[in-house]
Amino acid sequence: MAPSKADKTREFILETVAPVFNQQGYVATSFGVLEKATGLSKGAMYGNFKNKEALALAAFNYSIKKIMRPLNEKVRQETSGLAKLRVMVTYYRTYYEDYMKDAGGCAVLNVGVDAHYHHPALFKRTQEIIHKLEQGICNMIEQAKAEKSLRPDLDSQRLAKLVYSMIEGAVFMVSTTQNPDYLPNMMDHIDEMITRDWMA
Amino acid sequence: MAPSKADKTREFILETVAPVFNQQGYVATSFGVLEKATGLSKGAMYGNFKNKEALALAAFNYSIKKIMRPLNEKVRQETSGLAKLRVMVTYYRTYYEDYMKDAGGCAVLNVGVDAHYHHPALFKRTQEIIHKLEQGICNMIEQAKAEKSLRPDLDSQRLAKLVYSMIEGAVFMVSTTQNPDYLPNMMDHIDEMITRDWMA
DNA sequence: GCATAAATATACCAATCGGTATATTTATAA
DNA sequence: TTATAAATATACCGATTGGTATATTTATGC
Repeated sequence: MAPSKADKTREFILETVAPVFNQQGYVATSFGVLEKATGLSKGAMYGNFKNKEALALAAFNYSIKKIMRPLNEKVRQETSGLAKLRVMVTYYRTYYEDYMKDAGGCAVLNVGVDAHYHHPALFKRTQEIIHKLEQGICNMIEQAKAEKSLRPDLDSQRLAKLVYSMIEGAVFMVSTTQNPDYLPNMMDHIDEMITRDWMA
Repeated sequence: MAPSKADKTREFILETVAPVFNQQGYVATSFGVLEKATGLSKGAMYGNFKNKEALALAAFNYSIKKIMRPLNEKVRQETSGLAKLRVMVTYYRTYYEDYMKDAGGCAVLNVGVDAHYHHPALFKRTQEIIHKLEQGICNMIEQAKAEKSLRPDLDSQRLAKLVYSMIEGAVFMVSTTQNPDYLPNMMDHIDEMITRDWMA
């Protein structure tokens, strides 16, 4: 069936509102700023979402889809575990210009910090996303170990946690210092670490 | 001169209010929650601080002093650059239990994310703190290079940025996943990196 | 094109926001 | 103790908050 008017409005609201929530945070994003950002009335938004809480959650999921989809696509195009790892690192190398810039920063970082004491469901969802991304890295390492391209004694879980922490750390530094170099520098380090310490 | 009543109140307000701002963020921390937290009236707070903006800035500086002072002391007790580096890594190894827990998280991380679009002066102050911490690491590396304990060809600036990103990345992951292991794991990695890749 | 329903805008609610002016309490110095 | 000043509490301000009820507009099926 063709998308209804409301379906299109719902989509428009999400794409407009997601970067605002991402930048301003849940509490600071009032319906006033959302009305100004979308040009729509509060009534339109309440017609499409139950309340502010649900809208913020939907906006976060929208933001996450926008960064996870291209990453997953690029990873799935590779066959070997090592190649998947490398392509993920390459993805984050230009993460700022490609995704953060227009989205108002990294949703995982911003919402992870912001939602903690304000929106339990949103915070829990952030934890799920982090776990998913981390597990993805873990699986790549495991696959590469099975393919004998990485050393068999590596602690995949621990290294996945390490790598994802490094990525988010660089993301935070890019956000806060406004210096985009942190990401490519960190990705260089991860690439070197894989080559020098992980490879069989 | 003995501290006046207001001096003591000012100190009490800061120590009480700092973790609240740290947890809730600038916008979400209303005078209502501050009144409940301190048991003091709005009048008492406006008597000691110009406005909410100044109070939040003072509270951040209070939080920062609480984490910077012991770090600086420990570092200054060491004489060699390498020992200073090691003691800093040790400091962050138990950073969660020792500092984040009671302070409502890491002020650098939380305020760095929160103040970005809400409190320009506070955001700028966070940038200054980050620069100071990063430069501290850089100086340790430079000193260790001069003392011939680290390789002379190391890019101190770049590595300092890398290390501080790793620390904040682990801090974020501890905060968000509520799993304290990220910090000691990351510190293990940094220690290993120093030993295996940096030492002369 | 017309009737109906869906979608959006407007008007309003009590509660809370940051901030101020004033009243009251508490500390200080003689 | 008393007068005075310093410090804190209370009462209030207009503006804004999330949310709702209703009015108005817009799309849809005949």
